Amino acid sequence: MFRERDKKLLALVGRRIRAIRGAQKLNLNELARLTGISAPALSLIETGKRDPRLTTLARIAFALRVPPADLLDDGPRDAATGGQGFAQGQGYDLGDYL
Amino acid sequence: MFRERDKKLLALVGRRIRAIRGAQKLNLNELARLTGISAPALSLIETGKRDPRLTTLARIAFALRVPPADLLDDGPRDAATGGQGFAQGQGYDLGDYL
DNA sequence: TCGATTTTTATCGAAAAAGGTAAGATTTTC
DNA sequence: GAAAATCTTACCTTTTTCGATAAAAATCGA
Repeated sequence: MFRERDKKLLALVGRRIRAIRGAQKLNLNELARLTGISAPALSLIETGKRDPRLTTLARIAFALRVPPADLLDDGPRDAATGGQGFAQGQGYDLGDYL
Repeated sequence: MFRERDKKLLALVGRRIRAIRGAQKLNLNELARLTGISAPALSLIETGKRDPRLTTLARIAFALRVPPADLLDDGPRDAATGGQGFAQGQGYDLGDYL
């Protein structure tokens, strides 16, 4: 179904999404409501079983208030934030997407 | 077909891909061969007319030797590189994808 | 352990991605 | 300006996403 490298990437992105969602204490239904993506679809994406479209990824990032690139990023952009490389604090610059 | 915000994002990513491809002096057929994605499909993606899957994006990034996140990044990750936020120099750390 | 919440899996229909191919349209080169 | 190279668009087929829904499984709390 997926090539090996693709599987790794999808699993990585899925884990990243789930981690961010968890940090914000959202369940799948809440994220589904925020994104317009169904909870089953989100589940498939978070578990690396689905290959989402770019705009689907962007809608998730937007709902989570994280730059889309952060969902793909392997290394943390800002080394000072620790964790999985995202800050739960204030203020990403989402201006270009709003 | 696409929502307004999606159109902007797709156009942005497409321009970014085309800029990187141009900087490496690759034509669509060459990138098609490198990625396994057909030249017409690449053309649609670069012109913002198609909503690529995550693994499609990743294959393009891989062929261009750029981290996938760089294709989505609005702001340059390293402010010192100028240009469109990518360095044509040596050595991204692609270890996690190789 | 029981019940509730949450997540996963399955199925269906519609829309869209993607490869192939071929035909136009641009752009570039001579 | 003609020829060549490059890019775009169109059509067709196959595969896959995605929403909706429902049902099964897992997780959590009392």
